[in-house]
Amino acid sequence: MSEKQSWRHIYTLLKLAEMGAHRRTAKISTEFLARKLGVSQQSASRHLIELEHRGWIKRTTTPEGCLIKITDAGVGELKKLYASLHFLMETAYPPSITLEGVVFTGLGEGAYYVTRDPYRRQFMEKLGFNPYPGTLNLKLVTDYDIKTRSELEAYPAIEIEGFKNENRTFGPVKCYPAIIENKAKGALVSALRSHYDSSVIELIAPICLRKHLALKDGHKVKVEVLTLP
Amino acid sequence: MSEKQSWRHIYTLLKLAEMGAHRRTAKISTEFLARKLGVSQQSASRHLIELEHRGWIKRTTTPEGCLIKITDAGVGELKKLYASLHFLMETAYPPSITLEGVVFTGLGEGAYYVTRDPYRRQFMEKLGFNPYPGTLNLKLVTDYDIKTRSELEAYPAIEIEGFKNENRTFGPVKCYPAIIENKAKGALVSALRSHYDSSVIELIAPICLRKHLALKDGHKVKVEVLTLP
DNA sequence: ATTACTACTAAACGAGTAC
DNA sequence: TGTACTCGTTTAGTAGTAA
Repeated sequence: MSEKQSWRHIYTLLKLAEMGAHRRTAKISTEFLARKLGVSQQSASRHLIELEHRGWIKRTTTPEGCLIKITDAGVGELKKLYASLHFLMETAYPPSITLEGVVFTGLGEGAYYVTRDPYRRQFMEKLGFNPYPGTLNLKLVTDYDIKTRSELEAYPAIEIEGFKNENRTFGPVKCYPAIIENKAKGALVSALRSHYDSSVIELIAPICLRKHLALKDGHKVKVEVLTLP
Repeated sequence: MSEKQSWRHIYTLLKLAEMGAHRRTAKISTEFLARKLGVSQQSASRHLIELEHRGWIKRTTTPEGCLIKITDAGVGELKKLYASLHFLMETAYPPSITLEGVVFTGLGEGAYYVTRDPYRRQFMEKLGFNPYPGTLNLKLVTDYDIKTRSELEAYPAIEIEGFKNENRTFGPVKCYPAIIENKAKGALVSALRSHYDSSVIELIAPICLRKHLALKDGHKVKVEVLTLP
């Protein structure tokens, strides 16, 4: 699907399928196909030759027209396209949301909260990793990012339950799996506490993001937040 | 989808949708889009401009990238594509089968059978027209057409029930709605009687096909048989 | 960093036509 | 009728670069 120039060919394949060529050998003249494609007869002819070279159709030319059958490979291409459209159309939430923010040093409390055992166990169970003791704080700067971050609240999240010990209460936390700088897997954690406003996000990961991504205060960091289906 | 050059634009639209732009305003740089499309940054930029002119996206350019939202019209295009693929993938039978045969004059019995009232009433009820009293007979000549015609038997048909009067029994008949010469609506009727072998098809229509299509014996006629979902 | 213009190159297209 | 070749034209794509 990503091969060079393959899109025009997939379109032709789609039209051939609409004539039944994905199920049976269909007799289709290049002139007829050309009208369906909105191109000239010559181009239709060329397209068929190219499709055959790709192995997407089997073709026999007869004096009365072409006998054309889409191969399994060709049907596979249509199925790939169908699958990606199906995913887009039938999924209520977008596959990912990208946020961008600037690294800053927080109060250092992240480490304390993240390492509370009831939280930590749920992180391991529900996110699949044992978080590094500390959070990476990002300040969102553009209106777009702040708006997007607030929209994120409406999306389904992984819920980490609150708890209380002898001293105090620890509130519930929402997590969104995320990819940081297209490299590290981690999660955006929300409402861990309310020290920061909505223009700040906190990230956890199994590794120390600052160290592994060589981040310093003021660096711009891209976060791809994965929303759940 | 049939507009000139729109296919390339639909591909770009699909990639934008994969980045979530069909649900929310997404920040996408032309450079990033270009890599996803497999084209240059300049081309991606042009594609976005063209998509905006088509009214398929809403676009705001900022120094940090483009904010892109696919419009309802754009989503509509993706839905059209999805619908046609859905139909192809989830339907067991092809949308239509094309047969070609040569006109010949039969024994003239078609008129007798077609006008038997129990048949005629069912034609009107199930096909939606009152058949002209007579059938157009076509002789299939190529192996392809004969093979295709026999495959047709396996497809679901409109069933016309048989009946008997005081003299004799009239057997059940199978009908397939059809378009003759890309012009006239009618139906292919099968097993009306067994005088002819499988290399012959009989057509009925609300009009006299011979007259309206100016057909004479020996003329080649194209029939598009519509199969049922 | 970005976007997107201009000038140029490569690819797709279609008219004419051979078979 | 068909398909499909050559070849001149049109269109899409890229490089360089300004803003």
